[in-house]
Amino acid sequence: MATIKDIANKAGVSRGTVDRALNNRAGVNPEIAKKIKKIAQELNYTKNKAGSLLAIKKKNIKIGCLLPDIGNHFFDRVKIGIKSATKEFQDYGLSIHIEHVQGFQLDCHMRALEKLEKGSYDALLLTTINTKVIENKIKTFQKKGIAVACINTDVPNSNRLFYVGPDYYKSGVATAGLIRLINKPSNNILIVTGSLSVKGHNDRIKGFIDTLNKNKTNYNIIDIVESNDSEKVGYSVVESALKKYDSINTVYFVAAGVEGGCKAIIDNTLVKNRPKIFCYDLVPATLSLLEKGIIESTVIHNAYDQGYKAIELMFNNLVFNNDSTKPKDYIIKPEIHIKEII
Amino acid sequence: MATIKDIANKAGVSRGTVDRALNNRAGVNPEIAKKIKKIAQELNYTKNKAGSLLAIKKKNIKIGCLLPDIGNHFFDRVKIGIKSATKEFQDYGLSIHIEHVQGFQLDCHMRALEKLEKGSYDALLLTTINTKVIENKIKTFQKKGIAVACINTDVPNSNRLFYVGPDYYKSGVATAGLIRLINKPSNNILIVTGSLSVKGHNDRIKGFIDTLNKNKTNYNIIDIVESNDSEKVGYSVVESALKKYDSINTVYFVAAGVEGGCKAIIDNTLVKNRPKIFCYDLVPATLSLLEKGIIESTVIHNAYDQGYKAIELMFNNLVFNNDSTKPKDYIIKPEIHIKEII
DNA sequence: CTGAAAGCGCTTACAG
DNA sequence: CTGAAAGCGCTTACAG
Repeated sequence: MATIKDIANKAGVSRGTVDRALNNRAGVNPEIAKKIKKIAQELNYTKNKAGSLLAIKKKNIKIGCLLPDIGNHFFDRVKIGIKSATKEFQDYGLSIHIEHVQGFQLDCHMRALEKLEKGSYDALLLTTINTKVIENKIKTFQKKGIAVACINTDVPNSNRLFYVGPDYYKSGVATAGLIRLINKPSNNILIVTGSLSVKGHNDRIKGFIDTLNKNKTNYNIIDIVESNDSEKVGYSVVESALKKYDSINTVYFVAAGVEGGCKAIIDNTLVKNRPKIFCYDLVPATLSLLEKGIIESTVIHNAYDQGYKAIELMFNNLVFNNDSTKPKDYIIKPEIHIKEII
Repeated sequence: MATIKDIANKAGVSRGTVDRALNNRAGVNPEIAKKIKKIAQELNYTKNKAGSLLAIKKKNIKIGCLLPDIGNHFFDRVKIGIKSATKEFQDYGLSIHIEHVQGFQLDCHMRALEKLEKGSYDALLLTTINTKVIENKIKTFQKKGIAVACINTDVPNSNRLFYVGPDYYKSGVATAGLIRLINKPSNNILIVTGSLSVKGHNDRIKGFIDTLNKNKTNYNIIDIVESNDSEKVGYSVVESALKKYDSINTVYFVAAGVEGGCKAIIDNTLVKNRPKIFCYDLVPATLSLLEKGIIESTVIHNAYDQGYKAIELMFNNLVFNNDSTKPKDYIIKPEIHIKEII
C-alpha cells in the first residue's frame, strides 16, 4: 500500500504538498499538482483511513440535524440511530446537534434552518419539506461549503449530497404484494392517505395500484380519503367511509393517523367483519395494534438505520472523500413485519 | 476525553506502562497496575479508536475462516460480506484467508482446522459441526490465544467468543406467522426437513409448530420427511409424499433440497391444486421459483450481514477489547421475502 | 506556492 | 519491571 510519503519521495516534494494536491486544497502549483496526482494513480494510492481518522480528530467535526420529531414517535428510533453513530464516531472528534420542530410547516422549518446556519456546522442532515424555498436554502448552504443530505424525505432538486430513506413507490409495491399473498377472493379497499399533495404518499399509492394490476389481484378502490397525518382526522374520515360503504374489507393506511383510523374501525365494525388493515412503520400505538391482531401487517423502513446511515455516510464523506464525487443514496429496503416478527 | 498521556502524568509513570497495565499485558508491577486502572476509571478513560487503529496497523491482523461453501450457494453472499468487511478494514492491516470445504463431514472439517492451525491466525471464524471433537478443537485454539467465533451454525459448548447467525427457533416462528397471515381454512402440511438429527432444523420445526398452536391455526402435519439437504433426495421424498397423501396443500421446506422438492411438486400436481410452498434463504434456484410464484414466500437471514458482522465483531474485539469480556452474539433477524420484495 | 515540523493517541521493540 | 523513543499515515499552522 502506497502512502503519502512514497508519493512525496517519488515526486520530490514534501508530504504537505502531496496532501494539498490530492485533496484539492488551495495553493498548489497546478503543474506539480498534476504530477502528484499522476504518481498517486500509478502507485494505486488510496488514502489510509487510520491516518485520516487520527489526524481529523483535531478538527472536531460538527454535524447539525433538523428533525420534525416533536410529537412524532417515528423519529424516536431515527434519533437512537443518530446517537449511536455519533457515539461510534466520537473518538474521531464528531459531535452533533439536533434542531427539533413539529410537523412540516414552512416558516418553522426555515427558522430552524437559519438557526443551524449560525451554528458553524461542517454538514447538515435534514428531514424537511420538498419546496422551492427550502431547495434554495439548501443550495445556499452548499455554496458556503456546508454539505447537506436528506433523511426520510428527499428534496431531490436541491442538489443535496445524498438521500437516506425509503423508496416510497417500492413501499407501495410491498403492501400490494402482501395483499396478493393473502389472496382474498376480492379486496374492496379504502385508502387512507396522509395528503394528496405529498409526493411520498402519492408514490406509495401508485406503487400499490401498479402492483395490484400487475399481479391481476382482484380489487376495487372504494375511496381515497386524507388523514392529514392526524389521529383525529383519521378517526373521522375512516368512520364516515365505513358508514358510507359497507363493502370495505381492506383498509390501507399510507401515512400517519393509523391509531385513530383503527379506533374508528374497532368502534364501527363487528370483530368478524373487521377489514384487514395494512400500514407503515411501527410506533408504540401501531405495535400494540399489530400484537393484538387488529393490524394485519406493517411495512417498515428501519428507522434506526436511517439515522445511523445518514451520520455514517456524511462523516465518511467529510473525512475520506477527497474528490467531489457524491456518495450514493442509501435506500432503506421495505421490511414486512407481522406480529410474530417485530 | 482522557488519554493515555493524562493517565501517565497523573500516575507518574510512562505511557508504555499505562498501555501495558490497561491492556493486561505481562510484566507490570501489580500495585502500579492497580493504581493505573483506578486512575483510568476516575478519569472515565476509554481507549481512543483512532489511535488504536493506526497503531494496530503494524500488527497485520490475520483472520482465518472455515466455510462449507463448496457447491452451496448460500455462502456466496456470506463471502461477499466477508470480503467487503475485509476491504473496509484493510487500511487497519486486516487480511483474511478462507478454507473451503464441502458439506459437514467431520474428517474434512478437522483437516481444514488443522490447516488453519498452522497458519498463525489471530482469530478464526468457523461454520462447522456441533460435535464434541470440534468443541475440543475450538477450546484448544482458544487456549493458544486464538479467538474463535461461529458463523451461521453455532457450537455453543465450545466456549467460542460469539455467534453470528439465525435463531433457528425464531425462523420457524416466522414461517408459522406467514401461514397464519395467509389464513387458509385448513393447512395440511408436509414438512421437508434436512435431517432429523440436525439441531437447527429441529429448532425450526419446534418454533413452527409452537406458533401454529399458539395462534390456534388450523393445521395437520401430514408427514415429516428428510431431504438430507440434497436436491435429488428432496425430489424423491416429496414425490412419494404427494403420491401417498393427496390432502397436502402446504409444503414447508426447513432446509436445503428446495429446488428438487419444488420440481417434484411441479411434476406431480396440477397448477390449480398446487400446494403453497414455504422455505428459507434465497439462492439463484429458489429466487427464480419465488419470482415465478411457485414458492409463496421465503424467510431469509441476511447472508451478507452474517459474513460482514462476523469479521467486524472479531476485528473490533481484537483491536479494542482490552478486558476479556465476550462480545454479544449477533442474532440475524428473520426477514420475510415475497416476489415483490427480493 | 512549498517545506519542516508538530501533532492526533496508541503500541512496541529496545535498552536498562 | 519500566522508560524513552520511534512509528502507524494524514493534516495543518507556521515560516518563508
